Amino acid sequence: MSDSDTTRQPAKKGRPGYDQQAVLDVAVAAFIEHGYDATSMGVLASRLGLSKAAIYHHFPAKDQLLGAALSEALDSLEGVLAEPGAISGNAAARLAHVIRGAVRVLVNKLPYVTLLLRVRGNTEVERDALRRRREFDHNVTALVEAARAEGSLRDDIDPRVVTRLLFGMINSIAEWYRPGGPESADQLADDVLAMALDGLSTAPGT
Amino acid sequence: MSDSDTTRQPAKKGRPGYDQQAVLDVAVAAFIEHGYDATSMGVLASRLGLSKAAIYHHFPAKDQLLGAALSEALDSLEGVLAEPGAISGNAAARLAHVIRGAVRVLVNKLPYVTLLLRVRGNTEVERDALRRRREFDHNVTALVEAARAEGSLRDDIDPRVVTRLLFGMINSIAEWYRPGGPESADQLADDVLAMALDGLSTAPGT
DNA sequence: GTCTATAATTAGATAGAC
DNA sequence: GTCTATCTAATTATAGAC
Repeated sequence: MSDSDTTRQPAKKGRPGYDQQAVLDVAVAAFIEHGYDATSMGVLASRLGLSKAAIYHHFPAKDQLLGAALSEALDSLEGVLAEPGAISGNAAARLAHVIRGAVRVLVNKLPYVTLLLRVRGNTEVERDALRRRREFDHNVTALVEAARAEGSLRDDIDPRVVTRLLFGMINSIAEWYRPGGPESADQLADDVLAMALDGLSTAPGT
Repeated sequence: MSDSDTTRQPAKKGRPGYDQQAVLDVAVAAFIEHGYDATSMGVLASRLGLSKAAIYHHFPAKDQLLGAALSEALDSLEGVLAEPGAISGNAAARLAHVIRGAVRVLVNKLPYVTLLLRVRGNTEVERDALRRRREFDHNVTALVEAARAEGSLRDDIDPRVVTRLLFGMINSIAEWYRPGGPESADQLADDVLAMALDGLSTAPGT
């Protein structure tokens, strides 16, 4: 449930001798690069330097690799909604906390969240993930509505549109953010909040 | 180059007797539903009520179906940058024009743009599309920089981050907008501009 | 934990008739 | 413009040895 760090050290011996997590990380990187469907167990095996059969020792099927990655992302996102800062305080503060938390999770679990954002519901594993993601969205929309009712947010845009544009902005970070780049997660969260809440314009009321 | 309407009438005879455009539209719908890689020529044939071989009469290969769709999207987006409103006037007005134009293209060519936004560069066709899309982004970033130099936009966020968050917001519309829904393209563009330029907050300078 | 070998199925694509 | 039939290669997954 802690959302720091996505890459584990080998932790074990010298070389071959993968554990589940190490196999998963390589698989996730491949899924991101070529897409889940376009990544065959064959190229996955090449990347790992293993035979295809060896992968089946760690995961019973290809879609379980995806499932494990999606769960990791969803556990973290749902965790944000359960944090104290998302539960107590006025709605505007809780919403800001959730926005910061979502950016933090996105950055800290970048590969897993990246996969989550690309899921289309082809398999039962993917449909499960979509269901959990939709519930997360509903919870955020409720927060937006509360902040609006409170008078903290403008009321001339539909709350669902607001939530969608807001997370459109946040989620798009997965398409270009790379760890070790110039921006930190906190700075990125500041930028998102500044743009979303105060806007880009220097002239008021364009 | 006109970007209205994506669905053509049969225009021809009674039933089987597809033309290229009709085949393309069915293929694009399938690609969106299941993803390009997960859509086999077999299921495509079923959807069309044709044999696989018949599809090859209209398109020489599977990736040419994708290529035709991506070109349509890119032609329209590039067309926006060539419109008078994107060329003359101050930078802030030109940027607003491009944002409105991008939303308009997104809505009017929804299926094609949706596919464009999902391309990862697996094939040469996809890499070509990514190159064109990158150039579009560069042109918009230049506009953001000009608007900033002009004093119209806040200068405490990196222009590339601004462009990416802005188009993250715009492009995310493809994930939920459905024609015939409550929002019109113009209204949606208004919402995007309102949120991006003036922000959501009712309190100034949060 | 990894291997070789292979089963069973499906993929994209073509030939040639109508 | 569409068909049936077919090709080759690749796909996911399993069996069983080491």
